[in-house]
Amino acid sequence: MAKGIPTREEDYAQWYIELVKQADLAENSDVRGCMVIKPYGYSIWEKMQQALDKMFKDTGHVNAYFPLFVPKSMFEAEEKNAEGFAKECAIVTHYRLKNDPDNKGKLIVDPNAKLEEELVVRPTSEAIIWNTYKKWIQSYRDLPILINQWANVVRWEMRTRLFLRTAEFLWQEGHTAHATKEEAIAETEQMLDVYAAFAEEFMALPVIKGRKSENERFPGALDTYCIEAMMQDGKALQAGTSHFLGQNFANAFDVKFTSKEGKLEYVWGTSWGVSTRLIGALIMAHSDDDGLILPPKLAPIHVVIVPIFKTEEEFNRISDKANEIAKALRKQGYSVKYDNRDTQKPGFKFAEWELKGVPVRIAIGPRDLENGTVEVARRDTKSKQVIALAELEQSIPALLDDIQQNIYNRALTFRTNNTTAVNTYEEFKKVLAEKGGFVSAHWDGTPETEQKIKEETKATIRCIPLDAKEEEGKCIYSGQPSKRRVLFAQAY
RNA sequence: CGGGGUGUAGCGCAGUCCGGUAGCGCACCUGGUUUGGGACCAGGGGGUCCCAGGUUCGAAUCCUGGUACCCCGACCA
Repeated sequence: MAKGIPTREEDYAQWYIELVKQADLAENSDVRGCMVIKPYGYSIWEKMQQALDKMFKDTGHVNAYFPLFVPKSMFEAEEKNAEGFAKECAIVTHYRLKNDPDNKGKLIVDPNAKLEEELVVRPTSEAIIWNTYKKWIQSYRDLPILINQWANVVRWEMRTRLFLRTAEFLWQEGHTAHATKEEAIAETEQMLDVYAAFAEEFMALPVIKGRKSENERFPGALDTYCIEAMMQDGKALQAGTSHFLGQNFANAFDVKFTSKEGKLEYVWGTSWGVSTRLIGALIMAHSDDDGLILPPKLAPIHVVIVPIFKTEEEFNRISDKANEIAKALRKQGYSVKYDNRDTQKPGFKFAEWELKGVPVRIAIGPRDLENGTVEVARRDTKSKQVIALAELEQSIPALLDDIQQNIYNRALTFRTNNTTAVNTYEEFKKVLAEKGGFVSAHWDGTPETEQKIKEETKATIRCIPLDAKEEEGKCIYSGQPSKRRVLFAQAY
């Protein structure tokens, strides 16, 4: 067990917080609710960005940047959206400070510098972007617009948790405009698929694709699609959303185009996003009581090499070998760290790199030099084997692939074992209380029923799975007829 | 927004009840011995005790006010 970190069994929430700090991913800043993302944590975000950005580009999107500030009148144009975010907005009301006449060396807000109109610090960018799209779109020839933005947003959350919910967070938000409803829906679904593929292939995180119920829908959207993942405590985490906005924002911002047929029509829209919250998901889905377990495809360091030596002469010989190995692996495209610090002992380094979730560790000592071998340890299973130097260039890629696959399988098995289908409300409550996880059940489709169930069990409808098969059933709460099962869970 | 907690060395904390030279562990620095799973010994450096005011000969400690952050809930990506 890692020093200073409770086990998941003892205190899952605390385990998570401590792990984030001890693994050097992030820390709380002195600004309420805002975190400092440290280099190691940020490099995971960079890996995510690289992979996602490529997927966005491959599906025809381009990047752009829109202002951080949104004038209040612009923000409130789409009423539902504005109302949905109103209670968590930071507002800029002044543009200047001045010396405090009563308190030397201190500053006060200059009352003469009050803004004519308040600026909302964006909690999301639909308003400013649709306000801009209005100027860009006249004809069907201007469509579609397929733009993504990498940005920070601010949501003044009551309670924050590192990565999972912070007052300011980093994300990407795609905002697209289309000539037809069908095309916009296809885009919404395409991006959901992109997110699901990213989660599964890169994060090794199995997800359920589905639609949100009315209660959980994005304010201003006609339909919200999402991917839902299960954490190791059985709680659900929304890992990405893709919204079909219909013509709501086009209406609000008067964005019209002339169709091929010469008719004036409102533009159809979508928006979709994932955030640094994914780092939280990554941690909570895979890691163990010894620290992080990172999927090789997102690990900032794939392989760490730890030398074991007594004398300087030994150290030099081992370093030669280690550098040789590092060079060869780098040539294959891997990120390799040779931990040549002579200030820490091997045991310390082993524990530290395990804490940081480096997928593969290679140890080289005098024994190995003699035998032409190295010791290779994998982080996911903590197993070790001695491998001949000559085989290393073949076995490391295979090992990394295997780790990626193994942690995916592990997460999938966990989810499968913690997903329960129930047919009565009694069973439903029992499963939630005793086992947790996802509960698949029939629901009558009304917000009232969902609300009641939430009040009584804290579980919400995470999604209506896209692949839910049609079956006749009765709502576990109201007994009304239902055509398919939906997924309930307690959520982050 | 409700409840709870905490601000003392870089980090984690004790000391506060009962006022009297500011301490412990880790980390850091120096030297030595160590190095195949979180080393050991010796020596050393480091503090506006969250802020402001008050009581007192004397305040980390008592009183008043403020402030910041954290944790648990409700709300939310």
